[in-house]
Amino acid sequence: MGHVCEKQYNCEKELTLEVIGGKWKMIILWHLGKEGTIRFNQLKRMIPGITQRMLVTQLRELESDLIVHREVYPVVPPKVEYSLTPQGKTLMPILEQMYDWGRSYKDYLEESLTHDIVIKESASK
Amino acid sequence: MGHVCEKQYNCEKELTLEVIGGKWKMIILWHLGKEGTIRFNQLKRMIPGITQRMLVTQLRELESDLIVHREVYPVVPPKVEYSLTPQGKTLMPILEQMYDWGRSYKDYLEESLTHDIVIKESASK
DNA sequence: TCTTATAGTATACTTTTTGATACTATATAC
DNA sequence: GTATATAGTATCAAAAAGTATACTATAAGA
Repeated sequence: MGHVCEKQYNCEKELTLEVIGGKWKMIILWHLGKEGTIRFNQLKRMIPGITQRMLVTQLRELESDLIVHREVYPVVPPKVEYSLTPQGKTLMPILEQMYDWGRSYKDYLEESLTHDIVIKESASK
Repeated sequence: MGHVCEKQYNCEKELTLEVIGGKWKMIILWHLGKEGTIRFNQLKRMIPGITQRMLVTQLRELESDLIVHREVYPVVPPKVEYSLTPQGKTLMPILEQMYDWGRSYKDYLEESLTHDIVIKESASK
């Protein structure tokens, strides 16, 4: 059980990356963390650009990694609700920290870009 | 400047992932964070399994993202030292948190595996 | 003169990840 | 009777990431 089980890693950081890595997982986790419980199509509408296939496969991996809970209601048309497991919820602080770091890094890049321009300008005089 | 600049993302978390993601970057950053300054081949020896090409390309990306500093000494045979920039050092808490989470997640997986076996055993009686 | 060490390049290849598109069942509403 | 919505599958193609292997320059040492 767990798509994570097959892979081998030499440090636990890599296990974490295995769980949250990939193009769509963080954003999926983020929405589930903020909203609590979300239906499949609802989630799809919240994530512009994701294909059906990608959303399904990523959710299935998160489920097999015990991060996401999938609740199926036996109705027609189908109703399936996704939410974070308690274990999944423990990922939120990491996502928040990554968000914070990304923000300040972005600022830093913009700053150092401006600084470069200033340097280039004074050098060209 | 920055391999990160070309890509577009809708959340800053993804920018962070862009910087530390990939198979080798976290382990490279980890060593640089712990040791301070490391020469190319020294680093290569510290990371079993990495190819020359991978180590070069990952270091170059980290350098262009302003995370790693590269110091070239004009000697023969060549001497090049790598270290974290101040900005790079700010990544360490994230790596540490990912390490911690990975550890407890691993424990959790093992636990829930044991638990499953117990359930299966009592169910088969 | 031959070998060794460093820090790389260059090229071709394989694997993994992601994307595009079409298709399914079925209750309900019109 | 036809269209609509849901939560998916299935198949194929494209792009990205990673691997393997051979090659480079040059000083120092044996």
